[in-house]
Amino acid sequence: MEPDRELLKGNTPTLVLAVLRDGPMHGYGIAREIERRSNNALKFKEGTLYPALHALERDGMISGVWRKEPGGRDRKIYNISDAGRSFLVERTSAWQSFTTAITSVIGGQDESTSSTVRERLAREFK
Amino acid sequence: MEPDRELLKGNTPTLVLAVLRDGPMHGYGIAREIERRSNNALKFKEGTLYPALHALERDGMISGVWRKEPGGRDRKIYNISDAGRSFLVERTSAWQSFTTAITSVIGGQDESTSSTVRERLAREFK
DNA sequence: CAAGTATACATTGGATTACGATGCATGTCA
DNA sequence: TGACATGCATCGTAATCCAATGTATACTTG
Repeated sequence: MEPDRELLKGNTPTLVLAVLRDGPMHGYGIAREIERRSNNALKFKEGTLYPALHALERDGMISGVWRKEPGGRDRKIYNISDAGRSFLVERTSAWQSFTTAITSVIGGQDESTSSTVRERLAREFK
Repeated sequence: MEPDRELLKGNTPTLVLAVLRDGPMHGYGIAREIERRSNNALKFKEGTLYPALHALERDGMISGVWRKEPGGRDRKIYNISDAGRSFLVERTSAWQSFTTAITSVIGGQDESTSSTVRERLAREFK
């Protein structure tokens, strides 16, 4: 019963694409940027990030190019593709309707609730 | 790459508790109520619902009582406990900060972005 | 200059979760 | 009588996140 980490599930590709939409970046930088934008609320671990990047590349959402940096470190710079852009749009709207749905449920019963059954049950268990 | 169903992960206990907060109910009814409140955006399958109910009962968040209905069907009516109520409050606030974080990341870079690295990378890949 | 920290890539195994499939039993309605 | 909805439940599969671990380089601090 520790759903905190579970909340993230399914959102990783969307977050990565959202960062890449604003410009090319390498894996480590993407993780940093997500943490920064979310005020450290969202922290990406390597075990989460790299599999996600590989899957996105495999599916043609992003494309990575190896770069030899002057210092000597090798970096893989990722670019978002057209498919990635439209996928991001689709994911963003899915996220929006999802949050709306959750909020409606958490918010409580609305005025249209047929509360007869509920009231009867509440009475019986009083 | 079909994260739709994954979005739900981690939210099931919260949704169940939110319904139960407004009154006792049996499993099937909880599923119906969640669908109704979310305008059918959220659909609960038995394979999701009953394990969640059992886990919540095991952890003392809810308590179930078997009822013999006049018709003959046996129902298990669930009540939320005090622990369940405070857990729900905690979960609700976690959900709120989580959506805020995701929205910030998806929304794009804010004005405080130090975009030097990004601009250099964008130039190099032009 | 040695040691620690940060950068940057990556893999593996475990744990959790949602869901489709399936089963059983009863009540209702045409 | 047969189809369908209600209502409980379990099992196996697939997906996902993350801690742990590994390699290697650069920078910083005592």
